[in-house]
Amino acid sequence: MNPIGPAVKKPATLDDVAAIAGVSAKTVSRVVNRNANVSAATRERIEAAIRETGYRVNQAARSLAASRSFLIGAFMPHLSSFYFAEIFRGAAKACRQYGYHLVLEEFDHGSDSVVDRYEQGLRGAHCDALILTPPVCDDEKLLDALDRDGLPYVRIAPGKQLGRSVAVGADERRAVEQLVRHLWDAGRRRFAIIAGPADHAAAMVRERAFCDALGALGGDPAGVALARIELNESIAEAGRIATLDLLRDVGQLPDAIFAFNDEVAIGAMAGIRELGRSIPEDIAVAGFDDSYIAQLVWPPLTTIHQPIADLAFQAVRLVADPEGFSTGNILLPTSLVVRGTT
Amino acid sequence: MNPIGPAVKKPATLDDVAAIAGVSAKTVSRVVNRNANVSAATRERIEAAIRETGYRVNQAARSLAASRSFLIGAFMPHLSSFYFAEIFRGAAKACRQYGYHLVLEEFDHGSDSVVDRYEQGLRGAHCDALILTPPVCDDEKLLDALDRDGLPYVRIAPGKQLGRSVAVGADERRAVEQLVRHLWDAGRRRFAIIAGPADHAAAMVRERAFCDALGALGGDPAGVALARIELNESIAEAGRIATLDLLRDVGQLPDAIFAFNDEVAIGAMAGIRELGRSIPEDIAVAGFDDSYIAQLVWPPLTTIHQPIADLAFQAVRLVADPEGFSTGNILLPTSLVVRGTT
DNA sequence: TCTAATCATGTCAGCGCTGACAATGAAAAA
DNA sequence: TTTTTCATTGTCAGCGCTGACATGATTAGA
Repeated sequence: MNPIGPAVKKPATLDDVAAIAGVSAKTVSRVVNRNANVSAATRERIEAAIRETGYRVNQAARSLAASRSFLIGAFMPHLSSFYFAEIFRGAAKACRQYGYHLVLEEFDHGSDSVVDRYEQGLRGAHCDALILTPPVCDDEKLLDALDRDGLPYVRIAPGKQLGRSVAVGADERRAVEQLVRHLWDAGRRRFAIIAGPADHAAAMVRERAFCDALGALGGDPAGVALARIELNESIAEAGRIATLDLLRDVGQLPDAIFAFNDEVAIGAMAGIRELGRSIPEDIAVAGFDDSYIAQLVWPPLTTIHQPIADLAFQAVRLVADPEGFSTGNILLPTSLVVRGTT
Repeated sequence: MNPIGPAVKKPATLDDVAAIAGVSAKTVSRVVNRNANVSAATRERIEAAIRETGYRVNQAARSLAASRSFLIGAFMPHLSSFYFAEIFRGAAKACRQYGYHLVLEEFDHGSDSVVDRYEQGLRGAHCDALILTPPVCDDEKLLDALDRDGLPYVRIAPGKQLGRSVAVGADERRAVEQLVRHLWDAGRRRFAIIAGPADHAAAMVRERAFCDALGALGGDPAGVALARIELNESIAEAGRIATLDLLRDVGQLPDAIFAFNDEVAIGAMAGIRELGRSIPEDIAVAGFDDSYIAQLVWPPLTTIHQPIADLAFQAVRLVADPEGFSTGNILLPTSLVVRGTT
């Protein structure tokens, strides 16, 4: 067991490797960075020396010299640990592939200001770029601060100012249209939405898509009851409370509820049950994200699948892959997953 | 919008601040690092200059000079996104408090070798220390590699070789005893355990604690049916399958199931329902972790609460707080949370 | 054969910061 | 008063690496 404190054994440096291979440090650097113009023989000798010494580049030194940190930053909002984990998975995979590391800044949507968290946290990490998920990807003050600092960023599923940056999104409108048609065809006519926070622009897009699709089918978008969750300790709990409030206040009970995400939908299901209503007979429920808990609750939750990990992967690829960024904006497919709650 | 590529605007350096404040760079460094022995007047002048320039330390330069990275590494196993998110929350909070950053390495328990992920991933990040959660905290090969490299680590809830390193744990045995007594008092006598992977030592400790407690009450530990989950895409799904297998193979149906964690418990609930049994009338179910979904499923899940975020916070504190590390091992309290499934 | 272009490798400054040590001056002790 | 102490500030090398540029070797072209 090693004592707590700085690591004790000095790792090998470029110079160590160079000495063994009988070349200059710069040539070793070329091999490490996969530069062209190194002869096969030299390359092999150096690679052997690298294996022998167990050499790893010292990121700090490399960052300092190259004035790049090989770090990509992201905020981790407390909205859904599933969404969070998926974003992380996709981003981590891409980072691994392109030789970057991921720096995560915690961000509690309820109590923190993103700009503060940026100024006091992530900014100090000197990332090469930021990956921004909802809701922070639509925080204009944050974007202004990033632009001021000249820090590049990719937005995932932005809800407004779409042209402001490179972005990666999912085709949410299409899946929402499918969902509305699905509910409509099942004879549902009285709709309610348990919506996300007002500053969550992507959530607003979903609401609008829902109402638009309803209108297109001859329904009455203005008649859709709407409750907005109040963020507190647990987002599912917030969904439960918002649902109870909505069901108590509304004149006639809705026969279908569309929730901002799966966790809220599960909270809504708890609320519906508390009022003695059954799912899906009295009220159908649909969520968003297709998180893994959607298929575990009872009845299994109808929801909209979106490729969350892939969104994050593509976002990182845009900044990390030198070939990649000309691609511009990316739109990935979504799909409706019908289960037991509708 | 900034182009994708290295950040463009050159941030202020120590020298910039020093020039404005009319002192040497070293004195600015002292202020930034909260060293003693800087006069109040000088300190104020420098702090003003720092505000004026928006100066942030360049971690790369600091790391290189101080030969510390101010990075703490951790593996993120795919066992439970709730556990993962909580660990992250606690660790991130402590990092923020002590001026560290968190580097996360993805680790898929099913397909990756931890040692490989360390050698090829985290090791290159040159962390000052590692935080190890189950199951990687009990991987002897990994610990050997860390010891070889002289890299310090703190283990969270280790299941074996307890003396091998500083560790932070929760008092799992006590809560498991409470759970067994609770089930026993409710008249349950035929027990089954849906267990974690065999190399998850912490999970094994829970099994043993369960059987020990049962024996102490006069039950028959040898009669406890046991199924071990096979990790695949989803851990809850793995729990469902293991439960179905167990219920099909066992002679007499158990009347209480203890699952390795909440997600497995929820999978078990799905499996029980598939066989047409009711919860808790036919079979009681209990989980472990008190994840937020435990109160959202129906019936709400009886489970054991452990302070996951706090475990991670303490683990980071042990390495990051210069005053803190003499404290040695830490044991945090757990508690039984009785809900509707028992 | 000679020159030009190309490839392989080396040299060196300096990225921004901190540790070790030195210097300064003012207060305390002799 | 003189010496000692100590709080405050400064100087400077160098952490490990890479970009810019230089050099020498090889090959192609005329």
